[in-house]
Amino acid sequence: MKLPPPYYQSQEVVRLAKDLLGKYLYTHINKTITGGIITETEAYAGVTDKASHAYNGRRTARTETMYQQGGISYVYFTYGMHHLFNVVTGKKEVPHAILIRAIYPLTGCETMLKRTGKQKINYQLTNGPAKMAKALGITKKQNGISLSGNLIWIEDKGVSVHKNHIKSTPRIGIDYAGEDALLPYRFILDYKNYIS
DNA sequence: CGTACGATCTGCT
DNA sequence: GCAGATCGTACGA
Repeated sequence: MKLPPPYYQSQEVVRLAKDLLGKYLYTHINKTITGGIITETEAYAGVTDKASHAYNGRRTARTETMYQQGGISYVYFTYGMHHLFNVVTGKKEVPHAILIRAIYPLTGCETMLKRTGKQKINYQLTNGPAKMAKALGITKKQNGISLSGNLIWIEDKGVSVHKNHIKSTPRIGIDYAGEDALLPYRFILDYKNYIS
């Protein structure tokens, strides 16, 4: 059920970003498991992608995580208050990553409500990358950890996603990326067809 | 050391 | 629709 390490080592980061739709993301933090079904992702395609933190081979303390072998988390802090969660993919030294932008909340919902201060359990609880990370309890403490362990992992529960239910659009909040801002690297699952 | 800005969210208009 | 929150990160002096 848990995605095996070789899954993450594929070099096809855009295909993987699409493939992660319909999988289940879980965190086990502070003795509680929280999670849900992945409904929105964005691919960041290595050193040639102007939208990526690793564009042009930029290698710093922050981006170092992306250069590791696929199958670990990349968590970073932005806008002075938000943590964003990524899945590192590809082989070592090739900085591919996939930003998980949204899940549909299913597991540990009471905990996620408490973490976010929200009242209702619905898609709005976890429908943005920073909201999702907050609900799942993800901070920089979870940067660089293995997705094959028992803290953060992704499961394939056999949900088959039909491509008619996947929408592609340009990525969000990357206007600085020039022509790469137009690439259709954002993938959205029409979750209503998959959640009972 | 100083400065500019961000893979966002919320609340108010 | 838009401004404000709020600070780590990157980079140049």
